[in-house]
Amino acid sequence: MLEFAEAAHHGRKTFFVEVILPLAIAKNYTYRVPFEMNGAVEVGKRVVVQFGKSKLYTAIIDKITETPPEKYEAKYILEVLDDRPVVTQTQLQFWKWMAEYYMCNDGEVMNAALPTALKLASETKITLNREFLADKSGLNDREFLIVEALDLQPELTVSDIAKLLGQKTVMPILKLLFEKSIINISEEVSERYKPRMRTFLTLNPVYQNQDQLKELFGLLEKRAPKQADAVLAYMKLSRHQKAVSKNELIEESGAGSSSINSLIEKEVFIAKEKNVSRLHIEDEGLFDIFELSAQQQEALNSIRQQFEQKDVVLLHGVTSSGKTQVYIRLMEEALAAGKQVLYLLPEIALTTHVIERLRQYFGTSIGVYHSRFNDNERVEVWQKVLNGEYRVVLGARSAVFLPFQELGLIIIDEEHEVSYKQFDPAPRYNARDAAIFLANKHNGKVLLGSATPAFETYYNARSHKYGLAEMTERFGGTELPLIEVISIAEETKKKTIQSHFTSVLMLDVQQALANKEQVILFQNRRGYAPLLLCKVCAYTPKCINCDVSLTFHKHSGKLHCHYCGYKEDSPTICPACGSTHLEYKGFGTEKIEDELSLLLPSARIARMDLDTTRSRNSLQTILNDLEEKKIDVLVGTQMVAKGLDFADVTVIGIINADSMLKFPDYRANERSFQLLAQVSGRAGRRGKQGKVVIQTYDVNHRVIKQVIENNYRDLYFTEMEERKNFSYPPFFRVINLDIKHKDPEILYNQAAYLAAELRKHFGERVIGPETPLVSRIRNYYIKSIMLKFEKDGVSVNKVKTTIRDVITQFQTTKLSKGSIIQPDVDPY
DNA sequence: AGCACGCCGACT
DNA sequence: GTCGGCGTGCTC
Repeated sequence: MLEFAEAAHHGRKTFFVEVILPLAIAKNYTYRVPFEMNGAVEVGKRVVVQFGKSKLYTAIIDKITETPPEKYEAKYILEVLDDRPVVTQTQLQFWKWMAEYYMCNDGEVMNAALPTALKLASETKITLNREFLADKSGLNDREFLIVEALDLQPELTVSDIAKLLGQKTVMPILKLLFEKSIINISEEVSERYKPRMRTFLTLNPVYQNQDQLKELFGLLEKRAPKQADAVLAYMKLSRHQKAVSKNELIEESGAGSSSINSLIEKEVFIAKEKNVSRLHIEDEGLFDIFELSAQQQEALNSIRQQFEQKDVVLLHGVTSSGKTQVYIRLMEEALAAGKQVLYLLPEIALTTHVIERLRQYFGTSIGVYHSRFNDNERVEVWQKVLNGEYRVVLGARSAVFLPFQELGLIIIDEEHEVSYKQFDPAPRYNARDAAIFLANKHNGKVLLGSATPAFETYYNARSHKYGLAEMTERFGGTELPLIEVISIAEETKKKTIQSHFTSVLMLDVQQALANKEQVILFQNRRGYAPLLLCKVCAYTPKCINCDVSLTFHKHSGKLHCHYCGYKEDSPTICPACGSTHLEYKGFGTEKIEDELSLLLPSARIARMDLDTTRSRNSLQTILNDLEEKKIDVLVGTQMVAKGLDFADVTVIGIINADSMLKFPDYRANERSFQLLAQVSGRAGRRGKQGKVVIQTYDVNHRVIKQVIENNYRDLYFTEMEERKNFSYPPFFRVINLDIKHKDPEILYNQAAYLAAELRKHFGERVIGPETPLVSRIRNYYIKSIMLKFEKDGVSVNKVKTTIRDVITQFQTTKLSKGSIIQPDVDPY
């Protein structure tokens, strides 16, 4: 109280700041601002605060108040790190929304958003006390070990010591050593971001006078020829560039660093330290003028028109219909209006190729942001976006966190890609959905682009929540691939099938090879055979952890579990009955590759699946070989569908579509469709029509029919319509605690799966969450209601609640098997 | 996230 | 007994 009186006396106010700490804690904390920092605090700036007993963290100021907290004494902030905010108000609102929407803490969002180099945290360092006179007697084993280690290495962290001792609890031991004055414990903070500094030189203006210059040369030539060279080199360089750096001069003149230093000492050169960018960008300035095709122009007009009423438009364009040019036009328009543009791509598509292509149009105003950038580079991009130097940002999902000033347009290419979703640490966000919110905050527009839109996106577009523009023809007149569906059953009956290849497929493959074209064979299973079966007793080896049948891998000769990675040797006699009649059932990519090489001995065949791409560069090697046509036939799993541009692939064979049509969950049709459509879309490039051969037992399957018609409409709508008429019950009982997951979207999927399973047993009485619009789940009604088990049977109760209520209750009240969840809302 | 505190099982 | 693991609660 005295302090307040004093403050009033001095006419100074006492401020408090609420800060976001980069930790997974539920609330934000209040710190007191020392008077001398009153002028420095501002929302969005970073401050250093002590949190807990000793740790220091970088926190972001979220609010400034004058009300002192009632229940505790606030600590002081220790330092204000920034001259101007590094996080904008809009970003803070965005963070709050994300924490709310994806059910995590502000601190977790901050962690994901801010480049690590902007977050400094202290680390506890252990050093040997100088006063300690190496008298190691009287130390116990562990203490001795620690002191020994500190003799070798002057500084250790707490976790180093935990590792050293092989135990988790080390604090008590360290404390004891500290009390005996043997060690020091200190907290160290270091700034991680270091701007790259270069020394730039200018010639002392005295030497603009020719006579003075001549005199200088005369002097130098005799006594210091290297220095004369340096001055000469400077004259040469400065003719073409404004600033000459010390490094350049060293290189150009052949003079050493010492010669140049003495020139600086003699004040011939004037040195200046300057901050230079790590992001080497050359303005290529190659304004590549292009004209839109009629179809592109039409799509562009339609998008523009729809943006007048709608904030989000889906551009549904078949593979290679030339969506990029449409994006570029829209981007140019947004830039012309003085706005910034964000162009999101899945990580895998962020290749130098794409980046170069866009740089041709947007030059140095384009920034790139993705996970391969190191910390310092990320900070530089961050700052350039903040100060408006970058007008266009090309980035992977984390680019939604950049500090945009005025975002006019967000383009989300390949909008259906699952890599837009972050799964592991929280925030478990989907960059596509987050971007839509972000654009809205900036009053900007969003264009979603895809050849195979996500279910929910397409639904939103068709129900007029989003606009919709379509491009159905390939750019440059290449026709869509011809799709042929072949009945495996029929060919088996006619005995025209060889191994797993129908005569139709074989003919197309041979034809392609004869034309020096390439082929992709798609088989949605890796390994050689997905199960081993004893013909006598029907025994099948199963994983000891997961209880799924083990897949045989020929290259290792072992049985593998595809869930947990467990391996065991493949038995030659049945472990159950001793019979030798063991048979491999089913087939995977390995077997396809094997048998094809027998049928086509001269073809160069490669395989692309998890097994062949596990090591670091192997994926790139395969892609390069394909590009350079060192591969004729590529056998692969769904990896081959991932937005990669293949050179001369004209034939795509889908070995067995049935395995793709039987995904075990309720999103089956969507996934099958997308996969089939994506794989098919790869056929035919460079002006040549491709062909897709789908081998199946189920030639009339509705998904296959949809793929042939390239038609999302009916499929999506029938799926949706089937899921509408449910009624709502008053409570439900948790019967399975497996419906528990940190990720709200996964939790929802599991609930749906569980409901579907229960429905098999209890029929219509189980009503499950079934809508596939997973991205909007939080506010959807869970129509599912678990069962109340009774001795004499089952009775079903109903509830109306949202997934959010369920998760909240999972998090707050500790639910156990049999607990009853009461919804907040009145169900009737 | 760290760190302290308290409970509980397995060792000298 | 006592040490260390582990669950729980708190940090402005």
